[in-house]
Amino acid sequence: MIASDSKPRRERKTPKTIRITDVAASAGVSPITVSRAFNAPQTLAPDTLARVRRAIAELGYVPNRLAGGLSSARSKLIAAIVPTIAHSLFSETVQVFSDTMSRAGYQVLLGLSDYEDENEDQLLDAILSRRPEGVLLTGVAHTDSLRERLRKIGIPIVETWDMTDDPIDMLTGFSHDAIGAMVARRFIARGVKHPALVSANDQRALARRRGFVETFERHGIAHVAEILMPPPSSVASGKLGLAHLLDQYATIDAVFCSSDLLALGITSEARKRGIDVPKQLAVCGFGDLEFAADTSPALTTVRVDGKRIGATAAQCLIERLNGATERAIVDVGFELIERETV
Amino acid sequence: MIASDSKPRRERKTPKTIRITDVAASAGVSPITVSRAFNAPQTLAPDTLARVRRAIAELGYVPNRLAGGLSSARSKLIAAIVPTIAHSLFSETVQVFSDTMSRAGYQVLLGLSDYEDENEDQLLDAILSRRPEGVLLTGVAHTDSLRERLRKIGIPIVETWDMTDDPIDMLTGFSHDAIGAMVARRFIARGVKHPALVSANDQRALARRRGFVETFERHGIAHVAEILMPPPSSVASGKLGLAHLLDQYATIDAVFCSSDLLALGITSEARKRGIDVPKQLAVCGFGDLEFAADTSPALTTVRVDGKRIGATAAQCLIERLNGATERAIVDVGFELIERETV
DNA sequence: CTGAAAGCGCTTACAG
DNA sequence: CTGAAAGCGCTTACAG
Repeated sequence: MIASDSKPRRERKTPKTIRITDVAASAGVSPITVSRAFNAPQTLAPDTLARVRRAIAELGYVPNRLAGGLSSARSKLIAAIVPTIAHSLFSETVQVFSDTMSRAGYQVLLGLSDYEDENEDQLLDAILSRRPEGVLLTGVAHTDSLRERLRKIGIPIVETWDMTDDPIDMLTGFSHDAIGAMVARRFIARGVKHPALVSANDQRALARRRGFVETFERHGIAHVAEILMPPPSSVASGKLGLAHLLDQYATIDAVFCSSDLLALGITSEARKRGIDVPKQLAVCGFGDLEFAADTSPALTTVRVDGKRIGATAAQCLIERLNGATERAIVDVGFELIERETV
Repeated sequence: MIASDSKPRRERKTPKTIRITDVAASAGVSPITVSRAFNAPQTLAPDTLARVRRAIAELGYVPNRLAGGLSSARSKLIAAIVPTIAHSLFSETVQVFSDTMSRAGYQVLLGLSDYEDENEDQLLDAILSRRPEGVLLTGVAHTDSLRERLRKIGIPIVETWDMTDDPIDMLTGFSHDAIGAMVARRFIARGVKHPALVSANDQRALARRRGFVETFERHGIAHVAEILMPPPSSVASGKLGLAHLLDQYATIDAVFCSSDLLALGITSEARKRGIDVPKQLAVCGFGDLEFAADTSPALTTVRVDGKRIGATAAQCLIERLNGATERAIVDVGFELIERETV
């Protein structure tokens, strides 16, 4: 008679939830067998499997992955950390990444790193508390603290949208520096003498700036007129940018913008001022927005394949999660789109 | 001497991971005290708290939320189910939603419902296996099965981007039917006699179509020329759309498009054909893309506030998670943007 | 203000 | 091909 009438220490909080033991009882098997119906169905006798599946369907059982993940140390969760997904080239990457991962049985935890009031380490704490099996990161400019923590944990990491010799783990992206250099070379080939830059001041835009400025320097043009625009980049801020540029530097004959939206604003403002694009002012954007070509056929731009980055990043992670040991570095490259030859 | 030398049934899989007991030992307290340092710091003596926090920092402890969620039945996870986030008005909603939820201590699990090879129920299984504490849904047109499952679970649900009298739980959106009717009334006021529609065939675009067509019917115009475009909507498909429309119905004098991209394509194609927009052909888009106004000042469009939807949806969920019982239905409305009065 | 015991719902490793 | 026991890392409810 010992303690047989003691009430349980803890009330069941969600009495209506169906558990694996309910399914097991209903199918007349043990819980492990139900577990195997999900995780290793081929190991069950066909009629056992059928019976279990019937019970699952009848009861509407959905396994609790918090419990499953805790027990197996496999959360089936992948984190995707991007600065922002609104009006962003990254949204395509996240879209394809999420599609691909979910086809492989993983789900995506979204981490938006572009808060001003939160640092990368805090975001990482929140993410890591979920015990993701892999992480997609945007860019390669992370704090040492973040790099070290991620390396120590040992889960696969893919950095994206940039290029470096020394990634945390894997990488799929392209060189922003090389893009800046390429645009500068095109401008130089067109006879540009007074180049300008209208740019957001994020890490990757600044890398393009570096390649652009250095290439001009090597060609004897030491001065590049510059305006940094606060986010978000928009057509309106492009217009403002050109106005400010012309106030300060009346002689400019080319502008490299950190986004197509800025470039559209600049071509629009130039048109308003009677400046011929590209004859008097060559304009190059970044991102190859689909509508930009229609809007402004004189616009040169740089195409990068955000979808491919998402797909490749997902593939790298999936292969590693399946046991591959390769540490891929994939350069997806970029493409200069010139719609008018002058 | 019984079993004292038996090896453990199960090898520790992740021996390097710091657990709550490690922190407890290091700080000289019990695990519950460490738990309280995270979940109820005000209940601890200040110096105990300080000691525990020091140990947490020294060891770099990150709590395992799989375990915490299982134990407390509070996953601190919110699911956001949207058709797509690439080139999409929804990306703003998800952005603001995620920002707001994460400030409140929740994280967002992303569910993309626009696969062709996966139905809504399968996606819901994957989501629910994570035991989210709330769900954001896009639209109100869900299967009965999904509505019923969600209702039964009892967690707060917000439907968004549409309007209905009978939501699953809460709702923040606007009426697509009303938008179609409003655009039709504007066209009628302008003297339009031969209206046309170029539309994607998703649920919400079809609701706008309904309001548009019915309003014309009530004004004695029974025929609306129509073309349904396959996704994704783009400037290019807008051009094609107008070409097809004109092939079949030479007399049209107004087009209502399901997106600004389609509308841009139509104005561009019209310009190419020497058709004056809006004098000969009134064009109305949807979504008020920032660059559309610059590109095509003659374009009328409908502005909807995706950010407000995301913020409101998050707020509704947070309030309910904090104990409120109200079941909010918020109509954020919409706005017709006419940039040229003819 | 702090802690010992029990439990959350799964999966693992082993045995048969 | 199937199952009994133990364990994953937390939190709850209670006691003091």
